[in-house]
Amino acid sequence: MPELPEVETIRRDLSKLILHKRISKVEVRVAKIVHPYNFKSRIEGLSFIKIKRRAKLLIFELSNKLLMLVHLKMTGQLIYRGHGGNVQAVGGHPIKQDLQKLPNKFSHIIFSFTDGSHLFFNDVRKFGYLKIVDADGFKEIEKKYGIEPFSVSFTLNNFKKVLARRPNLKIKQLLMDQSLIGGLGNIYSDEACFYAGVRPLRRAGNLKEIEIKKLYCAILKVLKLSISKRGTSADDYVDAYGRQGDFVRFLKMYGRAKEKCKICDTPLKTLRIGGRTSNYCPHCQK
DNA sequence: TATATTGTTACACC
DNA sequence: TGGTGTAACAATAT
Repeated sequence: MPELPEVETIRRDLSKLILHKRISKVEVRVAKIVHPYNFKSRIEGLSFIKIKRRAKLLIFELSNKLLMLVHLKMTGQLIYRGHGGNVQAVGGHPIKQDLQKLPNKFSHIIFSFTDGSHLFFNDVRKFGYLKIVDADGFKEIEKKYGIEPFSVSFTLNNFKKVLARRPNLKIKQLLMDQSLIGGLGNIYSDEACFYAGVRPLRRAGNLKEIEIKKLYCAILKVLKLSISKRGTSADDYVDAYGRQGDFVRFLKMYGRAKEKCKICDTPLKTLRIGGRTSNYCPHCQK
């Protein structure tokens, strides 16, 4: 389940591998994943000149200035295979078996480059999408995204404003709401709450000044740390080189239901917030 | 076969 | 009207 650090890792890896290579062929095996209907003919013959990221969305800039947006959702992955046939880059949800065999039954979109290399979009669930838009179309889509954590607008003051805007929302839900802050999902919202010592079900409006500040720092810290470890491989994510991210070893909360707090040994509490499983330490988090 | 999974959206309610 | 909460949805593994 790629969130900001995983998507950023994929972006960095692919930026080293696919830019300026001519796309000789696009094979669309599952039509519903791409938009618009003539996706294939819009892309063939072009190349990617830059890859950007907004929240969990990848933005591939094409040589004719159109943009190809890629959202991996839960289980999408982008795998780059060099012309020798070796898997060079993966990003997203790994499929343990058949990883080396490409395309496999989850390979829904396949880009071929003129140098004989390939980029595979695989998705077990088929929730992800690839979409071509122009600059205006992207503006429309971008409207619904909140503050980008690594942008200049993510200041403590602006973070406070977001909380003030939705005082009744449970803090974890606020963190996960892409229209308020972009890029955090279930994993990093749990982790940020733990680092800040704040229980995930606290109401945004009830956080003390110091807690808001701690949470603000926690968000940046946990994201930066995870990016430096190439993301989290909880069950299912591998990085752009087919390796698991290392951050999973640093997880304090996510996926640790029924285990004990790494700091104080207190058994963690598990609950559902906004339909998502959440863990917190009743001793360390107030 | 029932359930869990996540980002996103639709919709009911006050 | 808008804030809020819940459910539905995509498709599959287990």
